Amino acid sequence: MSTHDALRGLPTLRQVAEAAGVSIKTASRALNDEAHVAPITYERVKKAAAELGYRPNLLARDLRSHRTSNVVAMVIADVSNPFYLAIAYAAGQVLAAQGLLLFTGVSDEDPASEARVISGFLERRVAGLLVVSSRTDHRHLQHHAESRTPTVFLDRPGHGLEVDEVMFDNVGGSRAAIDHLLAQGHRRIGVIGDLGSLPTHRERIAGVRRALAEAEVPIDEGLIITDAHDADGAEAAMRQLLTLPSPPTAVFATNNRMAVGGMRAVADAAHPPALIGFDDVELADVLGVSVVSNSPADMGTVGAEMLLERIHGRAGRRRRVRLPTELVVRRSTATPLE
Amino acid sequence: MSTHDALRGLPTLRQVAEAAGVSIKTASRALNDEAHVAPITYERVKKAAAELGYRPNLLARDLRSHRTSNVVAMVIADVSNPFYLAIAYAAGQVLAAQGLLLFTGVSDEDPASEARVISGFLERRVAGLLVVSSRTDHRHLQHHAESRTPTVFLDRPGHGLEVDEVMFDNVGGSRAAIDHLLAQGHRRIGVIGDLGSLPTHRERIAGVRRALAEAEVPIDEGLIITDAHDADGAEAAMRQLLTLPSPPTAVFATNNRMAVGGMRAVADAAHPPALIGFDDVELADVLGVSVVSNSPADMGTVGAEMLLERIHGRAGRRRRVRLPTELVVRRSTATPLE
DNA sequence: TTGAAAGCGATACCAC
DNA sequence: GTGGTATCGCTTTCAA
Repeated sequence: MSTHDALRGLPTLRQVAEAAGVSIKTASRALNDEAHVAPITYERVKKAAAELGYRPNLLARDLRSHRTSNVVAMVIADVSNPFYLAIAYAAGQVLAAQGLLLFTGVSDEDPASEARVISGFLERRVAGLLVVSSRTDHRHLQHHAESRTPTVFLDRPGHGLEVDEVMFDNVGGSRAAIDHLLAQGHRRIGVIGDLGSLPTHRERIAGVRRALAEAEVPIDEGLIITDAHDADGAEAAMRQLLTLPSPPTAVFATNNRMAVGGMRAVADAAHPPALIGFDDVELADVLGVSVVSNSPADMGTVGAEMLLERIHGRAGRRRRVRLPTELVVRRSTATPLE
Repeated sequence: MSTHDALRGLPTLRQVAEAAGVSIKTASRALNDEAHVAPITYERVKKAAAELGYRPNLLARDLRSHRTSNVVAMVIADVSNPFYLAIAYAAGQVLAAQGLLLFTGVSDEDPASEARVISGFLERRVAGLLVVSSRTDHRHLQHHAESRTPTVFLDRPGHGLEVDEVMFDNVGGSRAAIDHLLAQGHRRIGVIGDLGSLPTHRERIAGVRRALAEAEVPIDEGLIITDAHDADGAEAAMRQLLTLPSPPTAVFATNNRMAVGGMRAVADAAHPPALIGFDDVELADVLGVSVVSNSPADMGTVGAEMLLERIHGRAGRRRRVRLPTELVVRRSTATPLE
């Protein structure tokens, strides 16, 4: 990343060596705590380094060294969603325990931006990569031969790439939500969904359809709204559903953003529809809103562990892990439909 | 960051040059779109690079180049708090517009971890540094001469360092909150505060004391709880306040984590105290909770702009910016005390 | 235990 | 327009 150390005023290994009156190599050995350094020499070098305020230039080290870097990179699509940060946090904890640093970049759900961020990391030769992708095609990674860097995709699959993945049981979670609503007597069930292009969203919608089909409840396409995109969009979607001639008696929001928007829309409603979301939402407990709960922390932990194995040389085919979800029933869906 | 490109199977500039039948230098010129390259040569090099899947080794480039890196680093203390992510997001947008990448590291409110993360970035020679610090002493940065890298501290000051800072008007915001409660007739006002070591917290408490003093309302130290640390701690603190022989009629939560805990504690209360928080909280609108609102997005934007100026060579003394806050009154404090 | 020399992959300077 | 050569700061042989 930049400008000569000399220009920046930072001392180099050579200067430390000169100050200590030893060769560059000996200084290097001492500073890296390698064997075969006389105690006196060791002390002299350490002292000189401390006095000069020496900091190694990791660009030079990593360029030359065969050892693997101590940095793992993570690319996140959307930082406004606490869900992804919980993943990052957990992954960071696992990696830190192994002496690895986790650096994060944001793509803001923009494929071009994602490519830039990933390139920025790969071209700096990070040890591994965790990706929550906003792309539906990742062959560009393969073509650039970049995939030599161990990589794990989180929450969203790596299309066209032979890489490890960790995802939630989206279909199962959605089915649990819908089955619950059906059991409460609901038959007109609305759905507020995120971007139709998102694999998670598609799987969740598939779960909805399957649950309804198995219960032999006819599907009213007018009740399924997609591409709500964010909380504001979801709020509008909910209002739209409620003004229908025959509005739904229950609504399933396919992720936490959708749920937040839904809650806003029914905040002042005299007779709000039953509401259940996917993903946890902070304060959903206070508001008494049911959710299909999942553990982004587990996703981060499992993903980081899988990545570590690859970094440590694990070979073999790609692994695809599905993490379970859990139905959490609260006031918003606790009352059976009369 | 690591391992030879050759070992990784990545092609080097030399291989591209050979494939194109030109010298290394010419290949470099073409790939960097420099002037003085014959169109035919240019095409040949580009084609060779594409076929080989060439990716520049930025370690080597940045090591040699005098140009400044295109990476700015940000260190965040706590990723579980959406507040800091809003800062990061806004900063990233500003930097991206200038072609800079923002990479983020997390310290998890641990001083030692913060030092590791900052070193990891500085030793890779990032172009600039944005820091939300969890340390109360930053002289180690100065001693290590690392501070040659342009740096801006956000939300929390850089103690003992001559660096730019962007903070909120914590004192003013707190005073506005307390003045509002006083105007509503409250005299027994409780406070739920974060770690006493945090400068932001201290300023907010100072604002509380000043407002009470000016109104000549005696301060009951038993109503001021600090070190609640997180939402769970705040919840416990609120319960503690409510079980007091003479409980407060209003409570001020000094940040968003404290506010969330406070809301949880009074969720089922028949006669909850008036409640006002500092920082926005998602769904506070739905729950009707008043807040002292601020703009982490502005903080990120302003901080990034100040950093850019330093990166572009701005000299001069440190600047300390204070961003304003805004009182947002909702149901939780809308009813005057009888 | 220590050091001299080569080299990592790329850019800068200066000839041609 | 093009290419040779030195160099960036550090690690890695291999010899002393």
